Amino acid sequence: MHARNTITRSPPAAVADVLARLGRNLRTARLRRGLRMQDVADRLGISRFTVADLEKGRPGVSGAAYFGALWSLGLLDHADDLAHPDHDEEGKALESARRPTQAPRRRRLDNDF
Amino acid sequence: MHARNTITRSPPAAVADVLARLGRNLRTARLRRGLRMQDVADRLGISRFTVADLEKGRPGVSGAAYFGALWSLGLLDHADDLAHPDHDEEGKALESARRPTQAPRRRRLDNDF
DNA sequence: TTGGTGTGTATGTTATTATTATCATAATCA
DNA sequence: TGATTATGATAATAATAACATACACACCAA
Repeated sequence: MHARNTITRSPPAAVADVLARLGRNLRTARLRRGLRMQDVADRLGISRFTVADLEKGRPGVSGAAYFGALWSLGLLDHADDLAHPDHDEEGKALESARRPTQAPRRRRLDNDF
Repeated sequence: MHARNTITRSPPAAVADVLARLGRNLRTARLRRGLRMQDVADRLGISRFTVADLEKGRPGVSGAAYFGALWSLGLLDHADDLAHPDHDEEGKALESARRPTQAPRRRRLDNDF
Protein backbone atom coordinates (compact mmCIF):
# COMPACT_ATOMS: atom_id res chain seq x y z
CA MET A 1 0.00 0.00 0.00
CA HIS A 2 1.06 2.90 -0.40
CA ALA A 3 -0.63 5.81 -0.22
CA ARG A 4 0.83 8.38 -2.12
CA ASN A 5 -2.26 7.20 -3.94
CA THR A 6 -5.75 8.36 -3.11
CA ILE A 7 -7.54 5.00 -3.24
CA THR A 8 -5.86 3.86 -0.05
CA ARG A 9 -5.92 7.18 1.72
CA SER A 10 -9.60 7.92 1.12
CA PRO A 11 -11.38 5.37 -1.01
CA PRO A 12 -14.73 6.10 -2.67
CA ALA A 13 -17.63 5.50 -0.30
CA ALA A 14 -18.75 2.41 -2.19
CA VAL A 15 -15.31 0.84 -1.82
CA ALA A 16 -15.04 1.78 1.85
CA ASP A 17 -18.47 0.25 2.42
CA VAL A 18 -17.53 -3.02 0.78
CA LEU A 19 -14.32 -3.25 2.82
CA ALA A 20 -16.15 -2.44 6.05
CA ARG A 21 -18.82 -5.02 5.34
CA LEU A 22 -16.25 -7.64 4.41
CA GLY A 23 -14.43 -6.93 7.66
CA ARG A 24 -17.60 -7.31 9.71
CA ASN A 25 -18.44 -10.53 7.93
CA LEU A 26 -14.98 -11.94 8.55
CA ARG A 27 -15.37 -11.11 12.22
CA THR A 28 -18.75 -12.78 12.39
CA ALA A 29 -17.38 -15.89 10.69
CA ARG A 30 -14.40 -16.01 13.06
CA LEU A 31 -16.52 -15.70 16.18
CA ARG A 32 -18.97 -18.33 14.97
CA ARG A 33 -16.02 -20.67 14.78
CA GLY A 34 -14.86 -19.73 18.25
CA LEU A 35 -11.49 -18.49 17.03
CA ARG A 36 -9.40 -15.68 18.46
CA MET A 37 -7.80 -13.05 16.26
CA GLN A 38 -4.53 -14.69 17.23
CA ASP A 39 -5.73 -18.04 15.85
CA VAL A 40 -6.51 -16.58 12.44
CA ALA A 41 -3.24 -14.65 12.54
CA ASP A 42 -1.28 -17.84 13.22
CA ARG A 43 -2.86 -19.61 10.26
CA LEU A 44 -1.93 -16.74 7.96
CA GLY A 45 1.49 -15.99 9.38
CA ILE A 46 0.56 -12.42 10.26
CA SER A 47 0.09 -10.57 13.54
CA ARG A 48 -3.16 -10.27 15.43
CA PHE A 49 -3.01 -6.53 14.85
CA THR A 50 -3.30 -7.00 11.12
CA VAL A 51 -6.30 -9.24 11.68
CA ALA A 52 -7.84 -6.43 13.71
CA ASP A 53 -7.16 -4.05 10.81
CA LEU A 54 -8.80 -6.50 8.42
CA GLU A 55 -11.92 -6.70 10.52
CA LYS A 56 -12.10 -2.92 10.58
CA GLY A 57 -11.92 -2.90 6.79
CA ARG A 58 -8.76 -0.81 6.62
CA PRO A 59 -8.06 0.06 2.98
CA GLY A 60 -4.30 -0.38 3.10
CA VAL A 61 -4.29 -4.01 4.16
CA SER A 62 -3.00 -6.25 1.37
CA GLY A 63 -5.25 -8.18 -0.95
CA ALA A 64 -3.49 -11.37 0.10
CA ALA A 65 -4.42 -10.70 3.72
CA TYR A 66 -8.08 -10.15 2.86
CA PHE A 67 -8.36 -13.22 0.68
CA GLY A 68 -6.14 -15.19 3.04
CA ALA A 69 -8.59 -14.42 5.84
CA LEU A 70 -11.40 -15.81 3.70
CA TRP A 71 -9.26 -18.87 3.03
CA SER A 72 -8.45 -19.43 6.69
CA LEU A 73 -12.17 -19.54 7.46
CA GLY A 74 -13.09 -21.81 4.57
CA LEU A 75 -14.90 -19.03 2.74
CA LEU A 76 -12.58 -18.50 -0.20
CA ASP A 77 -15.02 -20.03 -2.65
CA HIS A 78 -17.14 -16.92 -2.16
CA ALA A 79 -14.49 -15.11 -4.19
CA ASP A 80 -14.30 -17.54 -7.07
CA ASP A 81 -16.54 -15.64 -9.42
CA LEU A 82 -15.41 -12.13 -8.57
CA ALA A 83 -15.51 -10.11 -11.81
CA HIS A 84 -16.07 -13.31 -13.76
CA PRO A 85 -16.43 -12.43 -17.45
CA ASP A 86 -19.63 -14.46 -17.75
CA HIS A 87 -21.24 -12.33 -15.06
CA ASP A 88 -20.13 -9.03 -16.58
CA GLU A 89 -23.25 -8.08 -18.49
CA GLU A 90 -22.06 -4.60 -19.32
CA GLY A 91 -18.78 -5.96 -20.56
CA LYS A 92 -20.44 -8.57 -22.70
CA ALA A 93 -22.65 -5.92 -24.25
CA LEU A 94 -19.68 -3.67 -25.00
CA GLU A 95 -17.44 -6.33 -26.36
CA SER A 96 -16.79 -6.21 -30.07
CA ALA A 97 -16.41 -9.25 -32.26
CA ARG A 98 -12.63 -9.03 -32.04
CA ARG A 99 -10.91 -9.63 -28.74
CA PRO A 100 -8.04 -7.18 -28.71
CA THR A 101 -5.16 -7.88 -26.37
CA GLN A 102 -4.52 -4.18 -25.95
CA ALA A 103 -6.77 -1.18 -25.48
CA PRO A 104 -7.47 0.78 -28.69
CA ARG A 105 -5.00 3.44 -29.78
CA ARG A 106 -5.78 7.02 -28.88
CA ARG A 107 -4.81 10.18 -30.69
CA ARG A 108 -3.34 13.15 -28.90
CA LEU A 109 -5.87 15.50 -27.29
CA ASP A 110 -8.23 12.63 -26.89
CA ASN A 111 -10.40 13.91 -24.11
CA ASP A 112 -12.99 11.26 -23.85
CA PHE A 113 -13.33 9.17 -20.69
CA MET B 1 1.75 -5.85 3.26
CA HIS B 2 4.59 -5.91 4.78
CA ALA B 3 5.95 -8.87 4.56
CA ARG B 4 7.71 -9.93 7.38
CA ASN B 5 4.53 -11.94 7.09
CA THR B 6 4.24 -15.04 4.95
CA ILE B 7 0.83 -14.44 3.44
CA THR B 8 2.16 -11.70 1.17
CA ARG B 9 5.49 -13.30 0.42
CA SER B 10 4.14 -16.71 -0.53
CA PRO B 11 0.40 -17.10 -0.14
CA PRO B 12 -1.28 -20.53 -0.08
CA ALA B 13 -1.93 -21.84 -3.58
CA ALA B 14 -5.67 -21.37 -3.25
CA VAL B 15 -5.21 -17.71 -2.37
CA ALA B 16 -2.69 -17.16 -5.16
CA ASP B 17 -5.11 -18.76 -7.59
CA VAL B 18 -7.99 -16.52 -6.56
CA LEU B 19 -5.83 -13.43 -6.89
CA ALA B 20 -4.53 -14.51 -10.29
CA ARG B 21 -8.02 -15.24 -11.54
CA LEU B 22 -9.33 -11.94 -10.21
CA GLY B 23 -6.49 -10.15 -12.00
CA ARG B 24 -7.25 -11.87 -15.28
CA ASN B 25 -10.93 -11.06 -14.94
CA LEU B 26 -10.19 -7.41 -14.23
CA ARG B 27 -8.04 -7.30 -17.34
CA THR B 28 -10.76 -8.88 -19.46
CA ALA B 29 -13.32 -6.39 -18.13
CA ARG B 30 -10.99 -3.46 -18.82
CA LEU B 31 -10.27 -4.50 -22.38
CA ARG B 32 -13.94 -5.12 -23.10
CA ARG B 33 -14.52 -1.51 -22.14
CA GLY B 34 -11.69 -0.31 -24.37
CA LEU B 35 -9.78 1.23 -21.46
CA ARG B 36 -6.03 1.51 -21.04
CA MET B 37 -4.31 0.63 -17.78
CA GLN B 38 -3.68 4.37 -17.51
CA ASP B 39 -7.41 5.10 -17.71
CA VAL B 40 -8.20 2.79 -14.80
CA ALA B 41 -5.23 4.18 -12.90
CA ASP B 42 -6.50 7.75 -13.36
CA ARG B 43 -9.92 6.85 -12.00
CA LEU B 44 -8.37 5.30 -8.91
CA GLY B 45 -5.61 7.83 -8.37
CA ILE B 46 -2.90 5.19 -8.68
CA SER B 47 -0.16 4.57 -11.22
CA ARG B 48 -0.43 2.33 -14.25
CA PHE B 49 2.22 0.12 -12.68
CA THR B 50 -0.04 -0.73 -9.81
CA VAL B 51 -2.81 -1.57 -12.27
CA ALA B 52 -0.36 -3.91 -14.02
CA ASP B 53 0.41 -5.50 -10.65
CA LEU B 54 -3.30 -5.91 -9.96
CA GLU B 55 -3.88 -7.67 -13.25
CA LYS B 56 -1.02 -10.02 -12.46
CA GLY B 57 -2.66 -10.81 -9.13
CA ARG B 58 0.29 -9.68 -7.02
CA PRO B 59 -0.40 -10.51 -3.36
CA GLY B 60 0.97 -7.32 -1.87
CA VAL B 61 -1.35 -4.93 -3.66
CA SER B 62 -3.76 -3.29 -1.22
CA GLY B 63 -7.32 -4.46 -0.75
CA ALA B 64 -8.51 -0.96 -1.60
CA ALA B 65 -6.74 -1.20 -4.96
CA TYR B 66 -8.33 -4.55 -5.77
CA PHE B 67 -11.82 -3.49 -4.77
CA GLY B 68 -11.29 -0.05 -6.26
CA ALA B 69 -10.50 -1.69 -9.59
CA LEU B 70 -13.79 -3.57 -9.38
CA TRP B 71 -15.52 -0.29 -8.58
CA SER B 72 -13.92 1.57 -11.47
CA LEU B 73 -15.30 -1.04 -13.85
CA GLY B 74 -18.78 -1.12 -12.36
CA LEU B 75 -18.27 -4.61 -10.95
CA LEU B 76 -18.19 -3.84 -7.24
CA ASP B 77 -21.57 -5.42 -6.64
CA HIS B 78 -19.88 -8.76 -7.26
CA ALA B 79 -18.23 -8.26 -3.87
CA ASP B 80 -21.35 -7.39 -1.91
CA ASP B 81 -21.94 -10.81 -0.46
CA LEU B 82 -18.34 -11.81 0.18
CA ALA B 83 -18.32 -13.86 3.40
CA HIS B 84 -21.93 -12.87 4.02
CA PRO B 85 -23.11 -14.57 7.22
CA ASP B 86 -26.23 -15.90 5.50
CA HIS B 87 -24.08 -17.75 2.99
CA ASP B 88 -21.75 -19.19 5.61
CA GLU B 89 -23.28 -22.61 6.05
CA GLU B 90 -20.44 -23.95 8.15
CA GLY B 91 -20.58 -20.92 10.36
CA LYS B 92 -24.32 -21.16 10.81
CA ALA B 93 -23.97 -24.81 11.78
CA LEU B 94 -21.28 -24.03 14.34
CA GLU B 95 -22.94 -21.05 15.86
CA SER B 96 -24.27 -21.50 19.33
CA ALA B 97 -27.41 -19.90 20.64
CA ARG B 98 -25.42 -17.10 22.21
CA ARG B 99 -23.63 -14.60 20.02
CA PRO B 100 -20.42 -13.78 21.86
CA THR B 101 -18.59 -10.60 20.98
CA GLN B 102 -15.28 -12.21 21.88
CA ALA B 103 -13.79 -15.60 21.22
CA PRO B 104 -14.10 -18.06 24.11
CA ARG B 105 -11.49 -18.09 26.86
CA ARG B 106 -8.70 -20.62 26.60
CA ARG B 107 -6.78 -22.28 29.40
CA ARG B 108 -3.02 -22.64 29.39
CA LEU B 109 -1.66 -25.56 27.37
CA ASP B 110 -4.71 -25.50 25.23
CA ASN B 111 -3.39 -27.26 22.17
CA ASP B 112 -6.47 -27.57 20.08
CA PHE B 113 -6.68 -25.83 16.71
C1' DT C 1 6.35 -1.49 -43.48
C1' DT C 2 6.47 2.47 -40.48
C1' DG C 3 5.23 5.55 -36.84
C1' DG C 4 2.96 5.76 -32.67
C1' DT C 5 0.57 3.89 -28.69
C1' DG C 6 -0.06 0.28 -25.04
C1' DT C 7 2.22 -2.72 -22.10
C1' DG C 8 6.25 -5.27 -19.70
C1' DT C 9 10.10 -4.86 -16.88
C1' DA C 10 13.96 -2.93 -14.12
C1' DT C 11 15.80 0.47 -10.96
C1' DG C 12 16.07 3.74 -7.14
C1' DT C 13 13.36 6.66 -3.91
C1' DT C 14 10.05 7.45 -0.45
C1' DA C 15 5.94 7.12 2.38
C1' DT C 16 3.43 3.66 4.58
C1' DT C 17 2.27 -0.81 6.29
C1' DA C 18 3.08 -4.66 9.46
C1' DT C 19 5.53 -5.42 13.19
C1' DT C 20 6.78 -5.49 18.33
C1' DA C 21 6.01 -3.73 22.76
C1' DT C 22 3.23 -1.75 26.11
C1' DC C 23 -0.78 -0.28 28.45
C1' DA C 24 -5.92 0.12 28.75
C1' DT C 25 -10.56 -1.58 28.28
C1' DA C 26 -14.08 -5.00 27.86
C1' DA C 27 -16.03 -9.36 28.02
C1' DT C 28 -16.18 -14.26 29.59
C1' DC C 29 -16.57 -17.76 32.95
C1' DA C 30 -15.58 -19.79 37.49
C1' DT D 1 -18.44 -10.55 41.58
C1' DG D 2 -13.59 -11.13 40.46
C1' DA D 3 -9.83 -13.14 37.83
C1' DT D 4 -8.37 -13.95 33.49
C1' DT D 5 -8.40 -13.53 28.72
C1' DA D 6 -9.65 -11.14 24.27
C1' DT D 7 -9.39 -7.04 22.15
C1' DG D 8 -8.39 -1.95 21.52
C1' DA D 9 -5.13 1.73 21.22
C1' DT D 10 -0.72 4.02 20.83
C1' DA D 11 4.29 4.61 19.78
C1' DA D 12 8.59 3.32 17.58
C1' DT D 13 10.96 0.50 14.22
C1' DA D 14 11.87 -2.31 10.13
C1' DA D 15 10.62 -3.80 5.66
C1' DT D 16 8.24 -2.97 1.37
C1' DA D 17 4.39 -1.20 -1.71
C1' DA D 18 3.69 2.39 -4.81
C1' DC D 19 5.87 5.71 -7.11
C1' DA D 20 8.67 8.05 -11.12
C1' DT D 21 11.78 7.33 -14.65
C1' DA D 22 13.68 4.84 -18.33
C1' DC D 23 13.98 1.53 -21.95
C1' DA D 24 12.25 -2.40 -24.79
C1' DC D 25 8.89 -4.83 -27.21
C1' DA D 26 4.14 -5.83 -28.99
C1' DC D 27 0.42 -4.41 -31.34
C1' DC D 28 -2.53 -1.35 -34.15
C1' DA D 29 -3.58 1.70 -37.90
C1' DA D 30 -2.27 4.26 -42.03
